[in-house]
Order: sequence, then C-alpha cells, then structure tokens
Amino acid sequence: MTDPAAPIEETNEAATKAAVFCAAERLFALHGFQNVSVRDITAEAGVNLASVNYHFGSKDALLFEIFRRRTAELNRERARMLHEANDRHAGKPPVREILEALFAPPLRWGSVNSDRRISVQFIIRSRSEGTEEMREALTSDVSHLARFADALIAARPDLPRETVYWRLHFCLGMVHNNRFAEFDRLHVLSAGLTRESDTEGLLKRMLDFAEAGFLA
Amino acid sequence: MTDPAAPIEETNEAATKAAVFCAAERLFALHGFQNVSVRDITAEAGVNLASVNYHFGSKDALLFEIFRRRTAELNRERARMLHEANDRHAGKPPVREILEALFAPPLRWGSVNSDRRISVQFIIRSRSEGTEEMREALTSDVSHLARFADALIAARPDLPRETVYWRLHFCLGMVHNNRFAEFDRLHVLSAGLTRESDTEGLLKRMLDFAEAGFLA
DNA sequence: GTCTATAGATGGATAGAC
DNA sequence: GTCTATCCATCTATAGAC
Repeated sequence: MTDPAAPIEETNEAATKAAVFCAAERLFALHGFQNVSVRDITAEAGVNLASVNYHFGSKDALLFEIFRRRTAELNRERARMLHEANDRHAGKPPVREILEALFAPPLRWGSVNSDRRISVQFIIRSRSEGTEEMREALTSDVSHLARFADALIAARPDLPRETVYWRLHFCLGMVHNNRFAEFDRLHVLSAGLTRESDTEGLLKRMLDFAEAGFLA
Repeated sequence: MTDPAAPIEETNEAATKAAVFCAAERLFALHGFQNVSVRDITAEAGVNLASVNYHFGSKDALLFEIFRRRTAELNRERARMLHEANDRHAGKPPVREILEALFAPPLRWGSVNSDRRISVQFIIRSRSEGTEEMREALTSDVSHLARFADALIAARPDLPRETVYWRLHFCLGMVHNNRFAEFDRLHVLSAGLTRESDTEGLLKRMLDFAEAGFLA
C-alpha cells in the first residue's frame, strides 16, 4: 500500500499466513492431525519454522482456525440451500430437498475436480481426530443442525421427534463415511464397479437411500 | 507350573501381557492412538516401562495386535450371524436379516453395559486414525465384507450390483458413526430425547431405515 | 523375566539477530 | 516481520543390572 507502483507484494505478510494455512490444511487432511509437525507445514509452505507461532500462536490454534473457517463455510452453504428449499415450498420443503441441502455441499466440494476437496477431507477428519476444543465446539454448536432437524420434523409431523433425530443421525453417518480410504475400500470390494468421480450420481444414490429410509 | 502349590501365579508372564493389552486398548479407545504414550500404557497397567517392547516388540506392533484380534472377533461374530440367517432361509436370507448380521455385533458389543464396549470404540477409531499398516489391512481384506455383498446381491438380483455396493457403503457409514462423541452430540441436539442405552431399540431403528433404503 | 537408566530422535515453542 | 539457532519437554526403544 505504501508503494502504488508495486501493489503485488503489498500483502507479503498475508501471503505468508495464507501459505501456512493452505499447507497445513492440506497436510492435515492427507496425513492426520497428529502425524503432521510444524516443521512439515513450514517446509511445505516454503516459510521459516517460526511462522506458525508468529501468525497463529501455536499449532493447535492454527488447527482450530482452519477448522472454524471451513466448518463455517460449509454450514453457510448448507443453510443457503435449505433457505432456497424453503422458498420453493412456502416454508415446508419435502424430506428429499432438506436432505439435498445437507448432502450436496460436502459432496460437491469433495468431488475429485473441486478445489475444496482437501477442505472437506479436513472437516471429516476433524470429527474423529480433532482436539478437545474442536470436539467441544462440534458438540455444543448444534444450532446449524437444529435447523435441519426442525425442517425434517415439519416435513414429517406424523413421526415421533425421537425417530427424526435418529434418522438424521443415520444420514450424517452416510456423509461422514465419504472418506478417501472408504472410497478406496469400496472400489476394491466392488472390483472397480463403483466410481467415486460421479459426484451427482452418488448424490442421487444417497438421496434415494436416505429418502426411502425417512419415509419408512 | 513348577510349583503345584501356587498355580495362581504360574502365568505371571501372560498376566502382564494381558494387562498391557487391556490397558492399551482402553487408553487408545478413549484418547486416540497418537495421544497415548507407552508410558501411559505401562502406568495404567501397573507394569514397568519396558514391558511393551518386550512382549509386543513396539508400540505400533501392540496397536496392530489389538486391532487384528478385535476385528477378527467382530468379523467372526458377523459371519456366524450371517451363516445362521442363511440356514434359516435355505441360503437366501432377506435383506433385513443380512443387515442385522452386519449391525448387531458392533451395536450389542458397544452397548453401555457390555464389557466389549471399549473394543468397539477401538475398532471404530482404527478406521480413521489407524497406522498405514492397519489401513492397508482394512482396504485389502474385503473378503469378510464380500460375503455380505454377495448375500445382498442374491437377495436383490433385480438391482444393479453397483447399486448394492453403494448401499452397503451407506450402511457401513451408519455403523461407523456410532461413536461416543456423535451420540453425545445427538443427545444435545435432541434435548435429551435420544437414549443411547436402548441398544435393541437403536438396532431396530437402524434396520428400519436401512431396509427401507435398500428396498427403494 | 523384570526393572532402571539412558540413549537417540523428534517435536513445539521462543529468544535474539537482522 | 522474517529467519536462524536453540531450549526444553516428550517420546520410543534398548542396554545392562539383578
């Protein structure tokens, strides 16, 4: 900003921070949280070792910042789609469209050609490997999921609420199982029959399965 | 064995090994694989620090031995139930009974009053946090799952095989999502409506949901 | 076989030069 | 703000006494 003739390197600090952020997210998503050291991150980002502590405070703080940003983005997209479904159906969308708002964002972001593929794997991993702080945030912040639960209860007022909650739990299990390793395993099991790359096809399969389960 | 008057301490070595095994399984299941040190394990078991390396070779070898034994036990029980379902239906059991053989063992073993509750959490954790060796074993050893896939294909010959494999994948996702943290989250979301302790009720809910999804 | 002491390696965090 | 050098804690694994 001080030199209008060279605006490209005005954000050198921000660039370093972003490089650390992206390298960390990538390595964490691929190799797990505990298996990646600060040294790995700074080497991958091409910055010095002290950058993580300078820009983020600590390794755990960096981890938590990635987690918070990505989950916020995902929840926002889900809320947006749910809102659109509401608009289309006068505030009472059918089960299938509610589930689509729940399934589509992580599925599409996680498709092989998406630049958010890494982010989705990071989020999925944080659910099982996260720090105490992250798990606490996941457990306590259910406001995002509550909107989906309410929508499903409104769509199926004939079902006991308890039943709706459990079925939402089953649907989340379907989503969380979409990890690299599980796709690979399924690929081996089916002798190459299942193609992970067909994102929209998989979304339709998930919706068919879950919708039928909900209408039982 | 050398002193017939004191047969109780004849298996002192085996007792130490078993104590290490149980303490390790318990700590790994509760706190994650990377967050538990050999020191934690030996302290919990009340044995000396060198026991792990003496009896198992290394920390990773101990981890892998727990993993192998528990998954073998689980797969054996599943195979047994599938076999019984085959006997009941002349080799062609319906979808619901196949899925029951897949769901019931981990669910019952994981119930709050079960002495295998820890083992189930260990197995679930190994799926996402396991070492490269464990993940390789999971990916390559699909023979156990292949029997379930074949049974489901036989039960629904009208469906494309690809569809059956994907739906089996969804069912496995439902099973793997039965972790402590996820139950807690659901409990918060439903304001205490969902009761994890009702194992048979949960099994029925899972079967209702998955069977309907399969018959779609 | 059991245990203590320690080697050997790695990690997170930080002080201080520039 | 950036980077190097380093501190200090922690871990796995093992040698060697008993």
